[in-house]
Amino acid sequence: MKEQNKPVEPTKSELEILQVLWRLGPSTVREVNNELIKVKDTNYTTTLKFMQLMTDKSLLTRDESQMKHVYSVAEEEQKTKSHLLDKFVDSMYNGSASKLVMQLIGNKKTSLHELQEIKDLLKNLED
Amino acid sequence: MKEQNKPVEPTKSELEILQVLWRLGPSTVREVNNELIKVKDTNYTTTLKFMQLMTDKSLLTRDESQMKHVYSVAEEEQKTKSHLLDKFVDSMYNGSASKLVMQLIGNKKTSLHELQEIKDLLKNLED
DNA sequence: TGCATCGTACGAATTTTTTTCTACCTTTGA
DNA sequence: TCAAAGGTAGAAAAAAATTCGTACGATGCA
Repeated sequence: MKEQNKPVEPTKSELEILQVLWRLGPSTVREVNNELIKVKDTNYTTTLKFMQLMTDKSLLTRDESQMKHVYSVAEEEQKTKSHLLDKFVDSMYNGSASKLVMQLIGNKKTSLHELQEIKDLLKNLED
Repeated sequence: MKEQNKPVEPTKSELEILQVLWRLGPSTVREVNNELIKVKDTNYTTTLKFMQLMTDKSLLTRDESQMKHVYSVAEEEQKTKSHLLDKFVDSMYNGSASKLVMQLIGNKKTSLHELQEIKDLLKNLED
């Protein structure tokens, strides 16, 4: 029985690329690289290589029907994020989501405005 | 002007060791390794090497006055965690803590019990 | 005393991740 | 038609992270 479906963990750089694709939707390497360039200095072929590797790992899929291949994420954004969040909660907060929220609340970086939103969120949840 | 205080990012393996130290408090390599062995197969010298590297990077400090060196975390647990959480929120949720909480709520893995705790937490915050 | 045990240090090998170089193909337009 | 621009692929280098082997000093105890 093969384990094809165990989620592949993206590395740091791969995650950056995923994030761009989440933002832009299906894109060419050039488009992704143009975004990356805005925040770090990177190189077209490096980005290309990553996207090829990610395709091998099934993090991405691609449409090769055109010369400019178009890459898409293989798994929906929410699914991937929720998996990564899960892992984070597990490893950092021993699986306790409320501990994480506690930390968030204590965190200077979390603004009052954010806190209010979180409260509203939970208020709505009462229904 | 030197930048000694920019927080060093622990790698995955280093994080595992930090977690053990957070749990046990100051410990010898042997003690840490005994914990690690419970969850993954690892090797005394590997753990030793990591803890030495982490000491070089100032993630840990150590007391060498005894033959069995005793290692401690260099920065308090909450400070480190809050920094890592921050980075996570930034990179995954574009800095929006409430988006993260939304995800948590939608997440199957987050139990009802956890949700209740989160709500209580925020209720207490009203004061 | 002498051997087994447990500790550290150091060096290096291995593996994984990241980056770059180069070859070659396709498209475009002068 | 041919050169320039822009695309992919593959090999390989470089850098970072992980793992292990071995030497050697301390300690404990028969």
